[in-house]
Amino acid sequence: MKSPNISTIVIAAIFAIIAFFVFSSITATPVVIAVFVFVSIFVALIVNIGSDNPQASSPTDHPTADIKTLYVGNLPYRANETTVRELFSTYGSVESVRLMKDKHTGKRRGFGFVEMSADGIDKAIESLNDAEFKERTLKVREAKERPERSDTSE
DNA sequence: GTTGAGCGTT
Repeated sequence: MKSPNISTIVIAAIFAIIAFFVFSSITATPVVIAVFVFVSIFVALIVNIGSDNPQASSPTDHPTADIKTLYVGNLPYRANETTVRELFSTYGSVESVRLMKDKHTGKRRGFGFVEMSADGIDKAIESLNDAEFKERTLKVREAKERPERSDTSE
């Protein structure tokens, strides 16, 4: 675990001082004061953990630093997501590949979207755009803004 | 099982 911050000690000290003044006007028993200080430290720890949770959720060293979406058109109908993924994996880390199909017939529409690292986007476009894939000229471009995913649950 | 410009849904 992590060591308690200065705020924890400060809060504990404040609680201890308040406890000292409060119990001094009534009955200053060392045991009672010790128990109160212990409780104060416990509360301070909880407060410290509560304020440390949102701070710990900031992964900057994750491989999923910057992901961009690529539009891939003129895809052959026999192409699978795995093939496209391997094709784009040559120029960067492919996160996900989505081959769009028709919602009515379920047939492939011949285009898809590839999500990969932004550092490989440029190289992928420069290399895979107008490239021959399965005897088809691929059209790789940066995907446009997608419409906000409207919650269909409500 | 077919077709061929294009920008998409869990």
